[in-house]
Amino acid sequence: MARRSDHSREEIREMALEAAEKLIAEEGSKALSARKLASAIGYTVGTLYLVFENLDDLILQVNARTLDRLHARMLEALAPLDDPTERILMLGHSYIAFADAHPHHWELVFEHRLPPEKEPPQWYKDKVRRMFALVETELEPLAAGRGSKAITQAAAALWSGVHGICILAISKQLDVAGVDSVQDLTHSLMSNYLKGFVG
Amino acid sequence: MARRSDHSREEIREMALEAAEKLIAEEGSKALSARKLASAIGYTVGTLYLVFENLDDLILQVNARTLDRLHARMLEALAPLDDPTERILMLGHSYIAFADAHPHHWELVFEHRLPPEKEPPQWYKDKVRRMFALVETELEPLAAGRGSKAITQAAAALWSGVHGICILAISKQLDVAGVDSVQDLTHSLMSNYLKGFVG
DNA sequence: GCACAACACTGAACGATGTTCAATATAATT
DNA sequence: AATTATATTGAACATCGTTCAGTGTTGTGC
Repeated sequence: MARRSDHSREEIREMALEAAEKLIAEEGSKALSARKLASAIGYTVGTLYLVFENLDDLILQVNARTLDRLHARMLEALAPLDDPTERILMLGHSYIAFADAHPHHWELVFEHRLPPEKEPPQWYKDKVRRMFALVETELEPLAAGRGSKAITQAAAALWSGVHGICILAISKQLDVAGVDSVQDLTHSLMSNYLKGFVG
Repeated sequence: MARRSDHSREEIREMALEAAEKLIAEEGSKALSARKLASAIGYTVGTLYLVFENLDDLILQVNARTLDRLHARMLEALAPLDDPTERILMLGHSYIAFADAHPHHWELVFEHRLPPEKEPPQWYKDKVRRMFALVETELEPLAAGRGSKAITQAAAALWSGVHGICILAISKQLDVAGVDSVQDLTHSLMSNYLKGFVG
């Protein structure tokens, strides 16, 4: 064997990420393995390690793409809305809808742990930060006169809260709690918090 | 080798669970392996499989004990308080404090996934349900006249929200968001939600 | 005190995992 | 055509969860 330049490094990288996403979407993150992934793109394990540092690195790239997609989806959902309250509620709803549509991908974003003491790279942290920033921006019109500290905290509280609902919903623990509609629950959390926050 | 009745099955079970808890607390759940665990209690792998169905089963037992400890801790924290608002805020605070004190154990409760389509046993679901129930009970005095449906939903929203903070805090993503105090954030989430909910 | 049955326990074996790297086959260059 | 450079391989290693035929220990009945 040993073909040469059938695909550039970039092409292989893209093929691998797409194959990984397909595997994860269809069978969950536990089904992802180096050999399976390699054979899915018609290469062998060794080649994967030319393109990615290791599987942790590959998963980080997959998660980055998931975060990008959610971010894009949220901006899209925001576009047609004007009312500040509607806009911020929409952030929560589109988050939940996204996680519901891609549960395995979303699980992976929060299940995946780097080896201890090894921090995610800055570019990845920025993608996470961007989510909180989105909420902060939408919160501003509703928090007239509040300091930026208060807005940061409120955004973190809202985002964390919606995130918690998300996690529990994916792992089916909200059924146990007697919740019938996850979207209603999200609405309850956000609107009541905002009522309290805005005053 | 092949000792007989040095320890009863129950004793071995207890030893294994304690050793597992020690390993998890000190090195995180990734450090847990059947061989390591077996040698920690002076037995071999085979013996573990006499006492537990498999590692998933063992982890479920560990998680059950973690849930029990948190539940007990919450009841303890509640005991000296009378004011309904104080009591419910305390639930959130003691939850966060517990997760902060035992991050690896708490991570495991939410990272661990059974094989797809395999549900956790009823006794385990009950332990989860009990947490929500605790919040519902404390919510009742604050929700005079509200239907049990509304209380259930509010409890789920509060618990999910605090849980979300918990998860993000453990995975260090709240630092990224510019949050300085997790306990303050929890207080913000709960008190603002309650302000909105109670009216 | 002895044989035997019942049981506790072992550890080699299996297939899978992530990761490495000497060997090899192909392309580019001379 | 010969040589160099490099893209790709796949066998090898340590480790994983899990199984189960075999071995050693104990309690029972004679």
